[in-house]
Amino acid sequence: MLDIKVLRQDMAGVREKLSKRNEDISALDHVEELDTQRRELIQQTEELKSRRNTVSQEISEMKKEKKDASDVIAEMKKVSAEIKKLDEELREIEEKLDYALLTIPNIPHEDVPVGEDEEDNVEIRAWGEKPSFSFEKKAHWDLVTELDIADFERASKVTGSRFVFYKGLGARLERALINFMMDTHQDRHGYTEVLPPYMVNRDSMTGTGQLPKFEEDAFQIQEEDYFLIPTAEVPVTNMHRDEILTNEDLPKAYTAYSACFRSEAGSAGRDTRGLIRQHQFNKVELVRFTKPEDSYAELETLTSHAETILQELGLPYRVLNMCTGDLGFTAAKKYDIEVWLPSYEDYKEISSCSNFESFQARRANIRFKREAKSKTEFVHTLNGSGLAVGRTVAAIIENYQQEDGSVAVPDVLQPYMGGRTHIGRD
RNA sequence: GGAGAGCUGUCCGAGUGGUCGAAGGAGCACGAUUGGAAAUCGUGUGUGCGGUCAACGCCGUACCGAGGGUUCGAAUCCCUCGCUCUCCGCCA
Repeated sequence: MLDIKVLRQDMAGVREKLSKRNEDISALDHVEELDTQRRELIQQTEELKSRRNTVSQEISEMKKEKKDASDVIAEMKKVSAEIKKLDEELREIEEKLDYALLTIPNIPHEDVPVGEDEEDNVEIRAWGEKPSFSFEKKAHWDLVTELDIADFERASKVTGSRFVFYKGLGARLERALINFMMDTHQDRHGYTEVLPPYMVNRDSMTGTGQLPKFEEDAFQIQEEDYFLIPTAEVPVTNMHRDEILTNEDLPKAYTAYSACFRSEAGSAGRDTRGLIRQHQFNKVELVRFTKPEDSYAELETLTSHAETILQELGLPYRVLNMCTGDLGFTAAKKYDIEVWLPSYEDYKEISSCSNFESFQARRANIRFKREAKSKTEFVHTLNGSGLAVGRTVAAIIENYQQEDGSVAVPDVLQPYMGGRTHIGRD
């Protein structure tokens, strides 16, 4: 959510910046008028309330002195009715204004390259050697089926399409990766481990920006008005919703493993094979709460933490600075990390690291005070995948495949795999 | 799922219709005292919104779990919901 005061002061400037995004910003059109109406109504209603408070006091005095107050009471009755009417109007205006503000995307940071779509994202760096195979390489969906470490058919029988059973060393690999990632972030990168709820309420989804615009992307528990989390970002960021943190609290850094649930509405036909796009997948998430002046340095730090995992696993990747057209709704700046997938002969997103500045903090009302008597300020929030586990499995399977159909286990994972060096070799 | 109790400021806790943003205490901050500290004393100590100001600030308004209602006036009375605790049931 943007600051209404900024919109008041520089509507044209904000409109200019937002127009470079690939987002609907028509809500901007109504903001000025609604804001003006709102302030006029507030002044009217507060003036009446002030009067009512004064006169109510006088009525109290009169009653004590046994004077007749019926005339004044009758008059106040009208005033109260008027207040009620104006308050109702105000409530409607504020509802519209809030909705408009909640549907306006974040302002891109000045470092963000201007561009239309994913073609215009800018590669910042690339790491690692892409493997070359002296044999015919296979896609991970064929390898996992041949190795009998994942079962897509039975998952679609039991649930539906875009679900999977991991089996045997496949399940073990998934679990090993989760543990390796969590251990690394907690022990080496200084994050506090959190295991969050997998369902959240509507306020939480609104706080991080999934709602109100993207309700169709989420799975909903209708009876409770709960949502299955699309990422641990939602519960973890909302942990501090409606809180005022102290100077010493910041920065806060959490890492959380969770299953993630996405309806993938609008993605029909994309990545239909394999582990790349599932309705349920595992992810290790990094979340940071920082002071405004630190957030861009912390974005670099957070991104490097995600990169560490890929480097330790020996998976080639590149880092992209996402352009204005591909930034998404909530981010002010975003790096995507893409891992090399031999079957795609291309890089595929495996992590997305964003600085939201105060966009989420304003929605979720997460503030801090520099000193006891300082004014409250909004914190900056950041998050990134560290990493998407299913896609990491796919990348390992494909990049580490051997001529005999087995898959080598990266060195750092072997302790987590009971010392095994290969999947598919006895 | 059933029955009961509760939800007040950073914390504890008083307050059952008007003078209550809210007693009292603790904590915290600043000041006094001290060689220094403890103790003591004094002062201060929430948030949002609107207006005003160059600014410190000032004025108004709202907030006692959330939302509605009654009333000239609600922390206080009524209704709905949420959460916490206790007991019963069920359950991993």
